[in-house]
Amino acid sequence: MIRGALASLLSLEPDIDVVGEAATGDEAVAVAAVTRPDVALLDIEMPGKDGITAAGEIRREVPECHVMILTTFARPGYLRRAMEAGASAFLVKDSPARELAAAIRRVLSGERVIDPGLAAAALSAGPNPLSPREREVLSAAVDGSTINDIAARLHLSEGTVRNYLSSAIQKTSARNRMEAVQKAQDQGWL
Amino acid sequence: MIRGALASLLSLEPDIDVVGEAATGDEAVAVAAVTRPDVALLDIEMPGKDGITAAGEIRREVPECHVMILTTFARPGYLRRAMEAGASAFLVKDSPARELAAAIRRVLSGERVIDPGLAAAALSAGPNPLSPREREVLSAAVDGSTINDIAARLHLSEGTVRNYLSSAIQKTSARNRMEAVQKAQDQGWL
DNA sequence: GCTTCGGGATGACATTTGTCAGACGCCGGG
DNA sequence: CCCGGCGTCTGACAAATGTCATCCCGAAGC
Repeated sequence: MIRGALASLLSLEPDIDVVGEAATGDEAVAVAAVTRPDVALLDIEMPGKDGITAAGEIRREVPECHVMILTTFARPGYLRRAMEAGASAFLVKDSPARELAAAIRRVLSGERVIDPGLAAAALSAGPNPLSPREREVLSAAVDGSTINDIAARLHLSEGTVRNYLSSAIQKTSARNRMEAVQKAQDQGWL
Repeated sequence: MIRGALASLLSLEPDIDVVGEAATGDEAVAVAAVTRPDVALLDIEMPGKDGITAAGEIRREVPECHVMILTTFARPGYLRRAMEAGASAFLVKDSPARELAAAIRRVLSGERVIDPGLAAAALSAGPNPLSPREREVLSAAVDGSTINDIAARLHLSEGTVRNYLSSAIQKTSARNRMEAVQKAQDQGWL
């Protein structure tokens, strides 16, 4: 519904044409490859492939296409990854709707559009401190699985899982698994 | 942004006037009390007061106003509570945007609009099995607080908190606190 | 009047976590 | 070539968590 509403609104702008819509990351890449638009506007949380991965693929397959990320969550790690994937803009859904069309025009003219406060947060927070394995294990813990479950799912020993979780807990300066998951998530580290 | 976009779209409909917007639950109640609209369209997750509570208050203060809930999450418990609060419609954000205006018209003509699948889920899931206190304790646990924190925050003994959590874990047929929180949340029980 | 149920508490117990200290192998940078 | 970091594992230990039985109280229902 949101996508549809935004598409309708953007269509009303005289200088903007909406050439396609997609519900998933993979679909977005496919549509972009065919329609070769000037701008792709992507959400991050999507079924299938996430928006940042999709952004990277679109940049590779359609280099002349500017990729913009529009997301609900202002997470530093998201911004960082989006930039690394070659995004031209990072917008948060709670800015006024008027700004969307304006941002698209600025991106088309070659500018990059990023919320200054969020940029500061991303820089001051530093890069993701979690090692790939720690990230993987912590991700496997988000649903409340027990250590044993995680060990089985990742083909690791229980002790190893405990160690990774322990170090993730310390790196996030959390007090237990649950807090670690929360903190990591809201930094955009997962 | 979403609210703004939907408002703009609805304004384009010849028979619909948008008479006010609000960012929080309390604000929504205040605006409704002043503008006395035919329809109030509310989200559930909002800063301040949640949309279901707001719905109840609007029904009491402006009885001729039909309240509609438009939310991201199709949680049975949400639907149930919305109905108990006197809502006339329960829409999920992933239905097409076209349907929104149609639903508003149907509500105005006295109909109730509810996704049939969700209604079935709500009925088959039965009512919230958690006692008020269990709900309270489980809610206090969502952020990963330790048992001691929760006990302090709620002025309870640690043992009592453990007991409530334990029974919440069993009622949700979860395997630990975290799973209980997740299951309860996605049933809309918190 | 008795029973049931929810709220609140205690104490005991088994399990699960979280922490630490090692150990080994691999790889990449000085 | 050696060191550090990462991945993996183990064993040991303390603390937190989950479960149970049992108790007390007050309110509601039969």
